[in-house]
Amino acid sequence: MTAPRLLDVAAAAGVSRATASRVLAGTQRNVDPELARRVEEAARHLGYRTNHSARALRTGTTGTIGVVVPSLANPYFVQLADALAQQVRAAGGQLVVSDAANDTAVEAEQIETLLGGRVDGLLVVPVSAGASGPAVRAAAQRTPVVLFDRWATGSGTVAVTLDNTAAMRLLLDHLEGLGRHRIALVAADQASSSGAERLAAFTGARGADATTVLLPSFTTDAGRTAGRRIAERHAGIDAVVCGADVLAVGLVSTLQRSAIPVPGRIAVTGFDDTEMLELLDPPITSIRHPLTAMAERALTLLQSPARERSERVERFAPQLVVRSSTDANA
Amino acid sequence: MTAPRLLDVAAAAGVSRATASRVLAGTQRNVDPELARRVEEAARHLGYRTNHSARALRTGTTGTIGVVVPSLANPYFVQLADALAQQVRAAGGQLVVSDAANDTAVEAEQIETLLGGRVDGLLVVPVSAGASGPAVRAAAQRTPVVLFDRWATGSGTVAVTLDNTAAMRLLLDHLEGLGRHRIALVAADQASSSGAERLAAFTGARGADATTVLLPSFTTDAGRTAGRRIAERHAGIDAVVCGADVLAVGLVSTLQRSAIPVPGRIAVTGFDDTEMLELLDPPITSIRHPLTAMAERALTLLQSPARERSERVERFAPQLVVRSSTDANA
DNA sequence: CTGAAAGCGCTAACAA
DNA sequence: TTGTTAGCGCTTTCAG
Repeated sequence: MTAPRLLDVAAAAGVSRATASRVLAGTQRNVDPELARRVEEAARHLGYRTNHSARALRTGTTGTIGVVVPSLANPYFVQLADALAQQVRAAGGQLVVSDAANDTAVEAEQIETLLGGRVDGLLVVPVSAGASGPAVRAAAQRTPVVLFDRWATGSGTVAVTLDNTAAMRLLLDHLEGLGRHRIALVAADQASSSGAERLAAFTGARGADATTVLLPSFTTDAGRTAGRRIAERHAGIDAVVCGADVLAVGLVSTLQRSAIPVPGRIAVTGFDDTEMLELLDPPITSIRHPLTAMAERALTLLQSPARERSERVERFAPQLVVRSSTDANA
Repeated sequence: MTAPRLLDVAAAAGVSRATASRVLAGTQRNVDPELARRVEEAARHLGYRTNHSARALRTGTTGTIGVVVPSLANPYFVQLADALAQQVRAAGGQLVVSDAANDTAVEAEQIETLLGGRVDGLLVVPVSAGASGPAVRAAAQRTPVVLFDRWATGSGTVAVTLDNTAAMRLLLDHLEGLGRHRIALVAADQASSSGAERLAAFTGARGADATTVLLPSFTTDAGRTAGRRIAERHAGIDAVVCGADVLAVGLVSTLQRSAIPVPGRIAVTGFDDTEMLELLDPPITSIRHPLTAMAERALTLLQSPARERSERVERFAPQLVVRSSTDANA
């Protein structure tokens, strides 16, 4: 029942631990093919697995990347984690995902846990643009850290994000092109860089007195609240831009129950292009993040020398995905 | 930039490594409070983090539990992983989640990776009742393994699952109580124990010639296919039981686009009670798994002596959650 | 109550 | 090309 060690494999193959290691770790070519065969055979026969802790301790590397996301309850972050996992696995590594429960204290704790040689690098989608900074900065002194999808001030490291301003432009141009000019924004979570940037981009384009409904969090419930508020107080609105898909889902459902047709009377757009959008009736127009390219870039930065991770924001171009929630015939 | 070690802390506090360890690992009470204070102060001052690999190598334990789920694209498994993570964290541990991409080969690979001292125990939601067995059995010889939510034959270990037969009873009784008697089942993934059990329970209750639509996988797309098939070929049906929420979502959306009112003409039920159900119009009646209790039980079994994990299936009672998709007024 | 020393399983100099 | 050996950072007997 006790797990076989490298020593057992070496003994079974009649070689030294060093040779067995060279074969099994694939670290050196210079091994007699016959011996290599015997080692591999012995390993298979004994059901040998390299002890991960021992290897990590010896080599100082774990083959594992960690990512801390604000909340897995938001399907967008599940998609994001998946894109990352894909990339990491393709490079022969492993991704471990932590959930910060939308709380900077939990976030700091999760980052702490991942430190201490558990990971070779850390990706963080910071909960807050302000409050997440210190924990990230502290981590960045111990291990390579790259921010993903959101930035945080004082983080001391680079962020790979979406160009939210360009995304907002895409949405507004699209809606205006359909003749919708009385546009409201439903925004949430101003504490996050994405929430703040989307709001800023909207008021920047439409003027500071444009209609905005501000909500605390990126949840469907918040979307419903927004729906109620718009149905009651903003009769003149003919389009609503939501700062996240989950908001749009709650909003559309509430509008429809209030007998306000979408897109008939109000066109609605989401943000993040999560998969669920296609299933709704109507499917919702949204913004797609180039997650694969962003993941690739983030992982490259993680492996680059520290000086290439100086604090700054890299922005990727968004893509508009048009669906029925902004159909023209209305 | 090089991380501080226990030795550095000990030196800074003016004690031996042993004492510093006793304080920081919290493993022994018998340390002079003054020395303990000095050690903690030094650790904080230096930003010391225990090296996880070294501790794991020395103690033979990692504080980490692994779980392999069939696919995180299915929101039910995200919820399930979350319930598990909650429990594990409450016990001071960490959960790492792996995605098997609905493929037994990937599943076996993921299980392999987690072996080799990476985890103290392994939870598996097996992709297939037949094909997943061998990989699980092999793993169970190396580390404690408990199956979760699904079982696999020849696994050699215990499974903590839902009582799918009771769940089907609940659904059918509910629908029949509403006067719906021409009930069809939309089932998927017969290779999984849950898929197979739900189908068997349905035909057991309604007869082998009851209407069933069988699909390959638990996806919304499959649900849409089912919707089309029912709209075209099964005019007499007045209720549809879906073997998973994702199926119900696709089904309802397709029925509605075919101008078949839900629940007006066809009542629909889901299975798994994922959060998205409340957002749809109409919200969908479903079966709730007692995930917290199941998670608790699974973790207890993981820590029990091996003989308590003998191959068998433990079943937990389901709960019916009624929503508008099975409203009576129709 | 504290310290000295051994050793978890592995890899990588270094020597042969 | 192969083996010997040291040691990664930590915890834990065992003495004191």
